[in-house]
Amino acid sequence: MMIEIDFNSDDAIYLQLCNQIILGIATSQFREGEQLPSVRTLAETIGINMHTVNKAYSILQQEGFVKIDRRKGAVIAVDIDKLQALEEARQGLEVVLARALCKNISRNEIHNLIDQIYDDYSGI
Amino acid sequence: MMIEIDFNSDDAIYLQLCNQIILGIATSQFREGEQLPSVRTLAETIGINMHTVNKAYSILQQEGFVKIDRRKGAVIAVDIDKLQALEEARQGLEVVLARALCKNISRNEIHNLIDQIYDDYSGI
DNA sequence: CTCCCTGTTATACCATTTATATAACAGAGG
DNA sequence: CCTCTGTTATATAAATGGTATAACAGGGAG
Repeated sequence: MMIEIDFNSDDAIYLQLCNQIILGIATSQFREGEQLPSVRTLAETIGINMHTVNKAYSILQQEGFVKIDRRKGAVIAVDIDKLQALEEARQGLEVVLARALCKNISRNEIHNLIDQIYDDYSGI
Repeated sequence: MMIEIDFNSDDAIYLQLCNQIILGIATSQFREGEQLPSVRTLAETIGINMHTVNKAYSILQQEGFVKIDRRKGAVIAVDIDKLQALEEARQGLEVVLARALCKNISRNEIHNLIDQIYDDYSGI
């Protein structure tokens, strides 16, 4: 999978890395059990520091998207805690929807966006 | 409207301020034309620095939620740029949905969350 | 006109975060 | 034994977040 970093983005590099890898999992470009590149090789290919990659991997581990094995490196392993995931989704949606509602975006327009994105991620 | 800041949050104070005020607009606790507290008085009541409030107000102005008048202060004035708002909503949703999809949250569960939040904001 | 309110601007300072740069360590595999 | 893995430890530089003062300019109210 191609990981692209926008060095002019407001978001920190390690955050972009996390989001890209999570997106990769969501779109099945990364599959359960698959190994991610080692911190050193990914840092090399992207052109950033090893510790920046390491920070991203550590966060992904803490959030339950990968497991880190000292010999194999980071391996995709999604830990499903549905209650917590639902709560986090709710909090994320609340922020987005407050802005949307202010800007007169209707409930239906949001539902349509959801369907578009889900279709896109599921690759229909 | 009651504005509450979590000083232990990971989010910066000025960001929490922005989100709370946007939430206030979405839930009609702040109405078009209404004046926000002056940077000094809001800073005083919350117990933070004036510049932190000023930063939040400036961002809200830039994002089209308030207009700032030198004599009246910050006034709720939502600028509706629907195309841009839709694009921003999409980007926000993409991040949330990628995480949700990884955690096996179904499309329907997301739609239900949307309805709950919209009902909540609309005060049904 | 004078006082007071408004946002604005400038400066300085400090703590934290972000990112980089080296280096060394320990475990496991070929 | 060598090499790969993540881990840990420092050190440094830059940017960000927050605070602290101070002064300025415009407008309203007395």
